Amino acid sequence: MDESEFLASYDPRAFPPVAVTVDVVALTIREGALHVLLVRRGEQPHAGRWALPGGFIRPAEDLAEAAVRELAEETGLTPRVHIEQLASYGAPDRDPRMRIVSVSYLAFAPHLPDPRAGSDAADAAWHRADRLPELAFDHGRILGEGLERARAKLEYTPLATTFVGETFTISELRGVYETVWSVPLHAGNFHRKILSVPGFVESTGETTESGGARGGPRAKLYRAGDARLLHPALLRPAREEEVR
Amino acid sequence: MDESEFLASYDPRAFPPVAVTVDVVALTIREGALHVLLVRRGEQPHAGRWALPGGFIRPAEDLAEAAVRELAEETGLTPRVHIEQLASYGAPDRDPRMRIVSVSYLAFAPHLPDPRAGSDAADAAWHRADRLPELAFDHGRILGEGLERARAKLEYTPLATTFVGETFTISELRGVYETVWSVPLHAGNFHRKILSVPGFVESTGETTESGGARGGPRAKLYRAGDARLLHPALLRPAREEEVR
DNA sequence: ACAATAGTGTCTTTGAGACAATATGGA
DNA sequence: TCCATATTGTCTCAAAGACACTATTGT
Repeated sequence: MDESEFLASYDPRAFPPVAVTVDVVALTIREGALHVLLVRRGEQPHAGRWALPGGFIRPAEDLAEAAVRELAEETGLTPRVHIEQLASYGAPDRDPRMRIVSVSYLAFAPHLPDPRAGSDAADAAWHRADRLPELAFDHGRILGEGLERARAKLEYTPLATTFVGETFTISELRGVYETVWSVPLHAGNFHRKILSVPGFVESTGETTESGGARGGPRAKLYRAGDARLLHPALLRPAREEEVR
Repeated sequence: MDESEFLASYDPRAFPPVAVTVDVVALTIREGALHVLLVRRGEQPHAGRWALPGGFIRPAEDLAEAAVRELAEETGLTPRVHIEQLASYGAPDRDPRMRIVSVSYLAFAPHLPDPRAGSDAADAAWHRADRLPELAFDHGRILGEGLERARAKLEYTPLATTFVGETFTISELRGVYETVWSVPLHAGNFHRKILSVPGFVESTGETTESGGARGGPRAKLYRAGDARLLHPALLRPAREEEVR
C-alpha cells in the first residue's frame, strides 16, 4: 500500500475524540497596574465563572491564528497584538465535557480599550493581575505561568516597548518594568542601563510637550530600536528564594 | 440547564476531528558528540523516513506521560529521563492524514544505550545532531527548536549535570558545554566559574582513580548540587548576529 | 520658593575573560 | 623525560548598583 492508497482508506474517526482549544493570556498596563483580560463564561461548563478568552480551533486554521481570532471574537479587541505560544495543557480531566488539550498564548499590547462582550462571553473585562478571581478549569495555573513568562521575557527581550506607545520616555519604560516586576528601580541607573543596550531604544530627537504631572524637566522621547534580544540583559534583582 | 444536564446532552463527536500526538526530542552525548534519537517510520505516511519518536495520546493519559510512554515503546529506553515540554505545532496541513496537533517534549539523559526498535518503528538509532537526515513531517523544525532550547537552558539551569554520570569532574562538565554549544571554553576560567555558582555542584571528597587518558593529575569528583537555577548564569560567548 | 523629576558623574563591587604559573601523572 | 591536564593566581575590563549632583519645570 503506497501513501495515497493509505490516505484514501484512512478513517480519522477511529481515534478517541480529542478537542483542541487555544486560551489567551492577554496583558496590558492601565492606571499603573498590570491587567489581564478575562471573560465571564456564558455557557456550561463553569457558566458564570471568569476564564481566559479562548475556544476551539477551526479546521483550516493554525494555532496562532485561532488565538488571535478568539481574542477578537470574545472581546472585540483587534489591534495588532504581539502573540506568542506559551505552553499546552492536557490533563485528562481538565475539562468535564471531553478530552481537551489547550494550547495557551501570551499577548501584549499598549493601553487597550475596554473590551466588549462577544458571542461566547457574557462579559469581558480587564482585571488587575494582583487581584484575580478564581478562574474556570485550570486557567489560574495557565495565567500564572503566563505572568511568569512575561516577567522573564522583560529581562532579555524588548518586550517592555510593546506596553508603551509609539514613542515613550525612559521613565515610562521604567514604569513598565516596575509594574510587571513589582519592584522599584533606581531611576538614574535604569536610565543609563537602557541607553547602554545596543538597539533597545533610539532617540526621536523630540521631547515631551511638558514636564511631569508634578514637575520636572521635559523628558526626551524614544522609539523601539531594532534589537530582538537585549545584550546585556536587564536582570531582575536577585531572588535567592527562587534559586533552590 | 445546569452543568450535569449539559454534560449529559453533550456530544463530543460534533466537533471536526482532531488528533493530538506527542513527539520527543531526546538528547544524549556519546563519543563526545550531541546525539538525537530518531526512529525510522514503519507505516504510512512518510514510511521509511526518519522521524522523532512519538505518537497519539491515549484517553486517560496526561501529555508528559504520553511522551515518556512513546519514548519507551518505540525505542526500549526506560531510564529516568528528564522531560519537559517544548512547544506545540498545529499547522492544518502538517500531516496528510488529518488535522494533527503535536505537543513536543525535550528529554535528556546520560550515556544512553543503543535503542531497540519497538512496535511502530522499523528502526531506532542515535544520530549526531550535526549530521541529520531529512525528517518526516515538520520534525526538522521541531528538532531545531529543541536543540536551541537545550543550548539556552544550559546557561541558566544545571541541565548539563543530567548529561553526565552520578559523579563527574569539572572537565567532564566542561565537555558537555563545549559539545552542546559547539564552542571551546577556557579550562581555567570555566573551572573557577562552576565552583563559584552556589549549589551547582558539590564536592564528593573523592578523585578519579587515575589521571586522564593522556596524563595529568587526578581530578576531583563532584555531584550535582541543589540549585535549580544558576546564579549568576553561564552565558554563551556573545553572538552578535543573533541579536538583531 | 519648593518639590519632583530627567539626566549625568563617580565610586565600589562583582564577575567574565585573557594569560600565567604550578603540580600531577600517563606514555 | 615529555606532555597533557587539573587547579590556582593575577590582571584587566565590563557592568551593576549605591549615591550624589545639576538642571528643569509644575505648583
